[in-house]
Amino acid sequence: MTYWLIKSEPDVYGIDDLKKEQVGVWDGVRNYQARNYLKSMQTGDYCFFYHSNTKPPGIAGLAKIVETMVVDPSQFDINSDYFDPKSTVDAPRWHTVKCQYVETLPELISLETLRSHFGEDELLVVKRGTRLSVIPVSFESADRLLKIGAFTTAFQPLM
DNA sequence: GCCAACGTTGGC
DNA sequence: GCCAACGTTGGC
Repeated sequence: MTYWLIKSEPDVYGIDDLKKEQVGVWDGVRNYQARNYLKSMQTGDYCFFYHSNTKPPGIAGLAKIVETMVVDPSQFDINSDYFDPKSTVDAPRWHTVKCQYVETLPELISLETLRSHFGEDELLVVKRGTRLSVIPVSFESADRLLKIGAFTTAFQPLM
């Protein structure tokens, strides 16, 4: 089991949207490094749901992977911003996951708070200039995050 | 709105 | 394969 941090702009798709849907396809990732992380996700992995490009940015809640290696449907949708003309149904370029809503934090863990607890090497999202939208989180950092935020889900973060 | 960081594109 | 130009992300 692995922990991840997944970024999204709440104006586009935030934790409230996932709560409404309960299960959502994490579509629209068009960066190979992020995609490779998505492809390595396993059912049952937890994702810290990070709100970017908002005030203040930070971790807003928690999601869980319920399906892996999902073919991102938006790559075939000519009307989508994420349409990829080089992708074919036989050889899709973009795979992703389905996430299930777990919980929303009563109080967002702001980027500022994250920076006060973690160094750049401990949690990549605090590193200036990091644009990667899917980031692995070590067990150690996940354990600390779970203590910093008011999570209600029971965890066994260290394995 | 600015701009640093950095990924991608395309000419050569 | 290099690298300049360009586009995007995302904090501030």
